[in-house]
Amino acid sequence: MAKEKIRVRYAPSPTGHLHIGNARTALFNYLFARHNKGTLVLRIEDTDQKRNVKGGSKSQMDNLHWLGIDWDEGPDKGGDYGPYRQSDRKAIYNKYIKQLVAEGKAYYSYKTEEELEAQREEQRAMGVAPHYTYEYEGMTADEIKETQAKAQAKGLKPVVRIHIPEMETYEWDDIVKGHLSFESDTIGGDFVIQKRDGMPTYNFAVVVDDHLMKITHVLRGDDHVSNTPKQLVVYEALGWKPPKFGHMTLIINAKTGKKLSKRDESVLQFIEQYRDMGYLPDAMFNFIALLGWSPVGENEIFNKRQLIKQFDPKRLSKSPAAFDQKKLEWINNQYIKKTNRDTLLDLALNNLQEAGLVDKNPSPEKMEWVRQLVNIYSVQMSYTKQIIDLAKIFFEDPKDLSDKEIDEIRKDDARPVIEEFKKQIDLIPRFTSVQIMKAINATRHVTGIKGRKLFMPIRIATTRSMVGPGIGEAMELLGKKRVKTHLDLTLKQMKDNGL
RNA sequence: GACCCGUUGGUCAAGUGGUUAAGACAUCGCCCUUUCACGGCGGUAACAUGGGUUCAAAUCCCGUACGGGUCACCA
Repeated sequence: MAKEKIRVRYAPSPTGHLHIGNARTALFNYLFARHNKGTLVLRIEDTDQKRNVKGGSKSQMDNLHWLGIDWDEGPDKGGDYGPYRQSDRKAIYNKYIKQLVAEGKAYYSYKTEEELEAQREEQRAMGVAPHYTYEYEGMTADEIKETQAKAQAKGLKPVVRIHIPEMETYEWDDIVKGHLSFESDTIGGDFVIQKRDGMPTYNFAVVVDDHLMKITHVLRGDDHVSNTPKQLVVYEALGWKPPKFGHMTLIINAKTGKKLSKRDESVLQFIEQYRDMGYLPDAMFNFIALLGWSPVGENEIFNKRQLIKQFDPKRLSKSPAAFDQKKLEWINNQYIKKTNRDTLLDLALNNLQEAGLVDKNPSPEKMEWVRQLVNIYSVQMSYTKQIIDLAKIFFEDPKDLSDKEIDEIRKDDARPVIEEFKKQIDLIPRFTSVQIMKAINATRHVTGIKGRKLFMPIRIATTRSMVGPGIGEAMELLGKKRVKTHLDLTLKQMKDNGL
């Protein structure tokens, strides 16, 4: 049996920036295409003119590229099955709509939106599922024509609805959810395939496009499960063979357990936001791939090539994927530690400049200083923007000490260590990390205190924190003047508090 | 409300009839480092619930509870 060439698509609507959920859909389609040496099509679904956002599709494409996702056919690349923007395919849809009307499988409907809303309201009040009821019930062909002509004369513009066959079961074997089936009477009545403005509706356009673009597998979000039977109705009416469907579970907010909604502000949901904070594209790619999918082994850090190799849609999870911020931070940190220093420097410099902590055009000395700063913090940074917080001591007045830090310098040995160290730094020839370590060593000899009792008081008194990078490097970058200021301040506070 | 779907440690997440029920994050302990961090090693800790089916159930079936999705001239 000749194996059919796999063709998948990612079909966003250009309603704004790239959302994490959409990015995931794109990513899995990408992985699936590349794994099978198939084709990935990018199609812009912009049939709702009201919701289209200017620059929306460009922003989506930019962010996909940033993530490392590319496609083989699309509005920017062309291809044999274009156009790839639904608003450019109106004539194609119209042809099939006309055909269905001519065959009696679809018809003009003159019910207004107000009438329909009233009907739904009534149905809800009676406790029935809202649905459309056939407006020409019991009429002969002539009566229907007459009714339509009357409506037309009143200036009403029709929509086109497709007939849903009665007593039929629509079913398919879902790649992720297994066998699913829906009775035709649960679909909600004859649905609109062409809107009043002449544009096709989503459920119609996807079918036409997926068929004409020879899409073999449709991998999309769970929220499309109940659209699938509608689309199967269209496939049937047009006499086409549907592709294979796979519905991935939605991403939920681990904190609330709810679907990630764009209004939910407790989680950053747009790729661009992560990009701005200094997350690395490879790390994001890795993280998103783990959202609702799991690899076979124990490892969780994979580059794109490895993910392509391993991807298997059968391992897509049936239960919702929780967006775990902590895990993302951990993954990004893993990548930060491996990334080359220049990339990191660029990102962090940008973050620092945006925060107004570093000039737009730093001097070479300042650049070198920033480079060192990024270096010493790279092991603990989850994302580069974090450097603003981590390295606060370099830019701001020293913060108050926490209780834990106070406990640490409360010990009897702390004061002599700090005082001695203060003397020692005046004895070293240059204020470099190597010399500073020598000063610490000298402090040890003079006071006879070593280990934690030696380092902690010094660390706290100079950097005003218990955690941080190597103490020598940190002080070198801080500069002698600042270090002395911090020492004096700490000593004074100790005295004031009777420590 | 109707129709679909899900429920494994604090969190994420493997596991599809027989397992000592993986792994990751977090947490705790030890080691490394004359300090912290990083890293290494180890520990604590889980099958929502009630009934079946079976020699055997986290895995199959039914009910319950909880959670989610969808019910548009949005995609």
